[in-house]
Amino acid sequence: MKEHIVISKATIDRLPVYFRILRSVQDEGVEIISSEDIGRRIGITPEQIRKDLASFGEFGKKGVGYYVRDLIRNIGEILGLHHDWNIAIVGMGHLGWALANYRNFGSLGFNLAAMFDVDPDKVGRTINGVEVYHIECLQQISMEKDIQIGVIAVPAAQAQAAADALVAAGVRGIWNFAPIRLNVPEDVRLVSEDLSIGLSSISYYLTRSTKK
Amino acid sequence: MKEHIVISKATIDRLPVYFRILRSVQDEGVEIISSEDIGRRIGITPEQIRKDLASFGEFGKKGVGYYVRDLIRNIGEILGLHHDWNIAIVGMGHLGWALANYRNFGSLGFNLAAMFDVDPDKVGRTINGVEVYHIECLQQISMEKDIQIGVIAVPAAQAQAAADALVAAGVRGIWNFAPIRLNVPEDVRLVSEDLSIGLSSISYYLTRSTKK
DNA sequence: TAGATTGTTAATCGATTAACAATC
DNA sequence: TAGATTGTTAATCGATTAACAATC
Repeated sequence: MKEHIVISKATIDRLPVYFRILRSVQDEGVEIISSEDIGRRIGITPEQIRKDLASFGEFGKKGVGYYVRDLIRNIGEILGLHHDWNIAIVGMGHLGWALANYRNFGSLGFNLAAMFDVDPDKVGRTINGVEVYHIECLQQISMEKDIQIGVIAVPAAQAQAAADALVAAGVRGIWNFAPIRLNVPEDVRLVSEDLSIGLSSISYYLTRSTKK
Repeated sequence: MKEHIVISKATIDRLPVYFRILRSVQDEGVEIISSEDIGRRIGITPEQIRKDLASFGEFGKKGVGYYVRDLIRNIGEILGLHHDWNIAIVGMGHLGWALANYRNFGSLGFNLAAMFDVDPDKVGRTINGVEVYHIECLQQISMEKDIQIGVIAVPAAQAQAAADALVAAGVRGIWNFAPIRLNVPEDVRLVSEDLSIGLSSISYYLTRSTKK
């Protein structure tokens, strides 16, 4: 690995896309693939793909391409997917349930270990053997279960408190779905998904294209 | 509006963020706000905010700041949120239900007008008076209800078929949650949300920060 | 007027694209 | 060997940051 090179965020965000398509072509029985072919399938230029991959090492064979199985293993290692991270979901509204039932996470090696909510009707229920705990127990249970990544799916007003409790429990990664800016210590990795952006940008472009 | 300037995608994606925080400060009773103050609340530099806004017109007053109410109206118009878009959700699994119940969409002026699924148990059910139809009726119902934006929340294997049917019904905006690349005509606006990116990137950074 | 804050231009930074030598 | 395809360097493009004149 070339430690001296700074890897751009854009590159990191493309790796999971490569990872998924490679597993998909592997299922098709493909053993060797070119950057050209990967690119065609996901709509990214082959140059971009080669540059992204080359910043982590020489994974390909000149004149041949990339061995699918090896590349999957290499990207998986780069992304740390072998870690088997324990994750917890905070807020079991519709979105929380949806995320708890999302199969892709399991296939990426993430292990849902706990869920939290304030609603007594939800506390005690389970999904695939994983229990919903009262949010008052968030810090204690998170420490007990060695939670490393917390998913925030509570309303905006409760999101900062949830983040604070997760951080207090030693969680170092937060995936936030609440539409609000969270303050977390520098050493905590925070990724926020803002669903209103996607829909609003469609509205923006639609407004203009229909005018024509 | 300065039609000759090309607006960057990054700028468009920040407008919904400005829009939300402005409505929030309006609720607090704030009538005038500076770019400095907006920036502090959402973690964006004031220069960036001024530049973004200035590419659409002169919305501020030098030496004063921005009138919150006017700026909300202006950004809303830029984003086309006054259009009252009719949207349909295809695929009423956990994610589809979550999106159907997401309140923020209504507050942005989007109008959920139809939902579709293959499951006979789901067909006929309603959310806030909006019905779930069988996916075979997608094209017909979408035309009847004048659907302009389609949300794809079906499994990857069914996503392209859903997109094709939406396009055939005249839908010009697609918001895709299926983890697959969709092919749509050039005049159709496609925005895809890839949830595995966020979680994988947390894993990437966590793997490195914990090594130290 | 003096202080504050915008809008805009110039400078910097970062990411993508193009080109091509290396080599399987 | 000839054809194919990678990895890397250079060129281009686009977005952010800095600086400051304009003006409320």
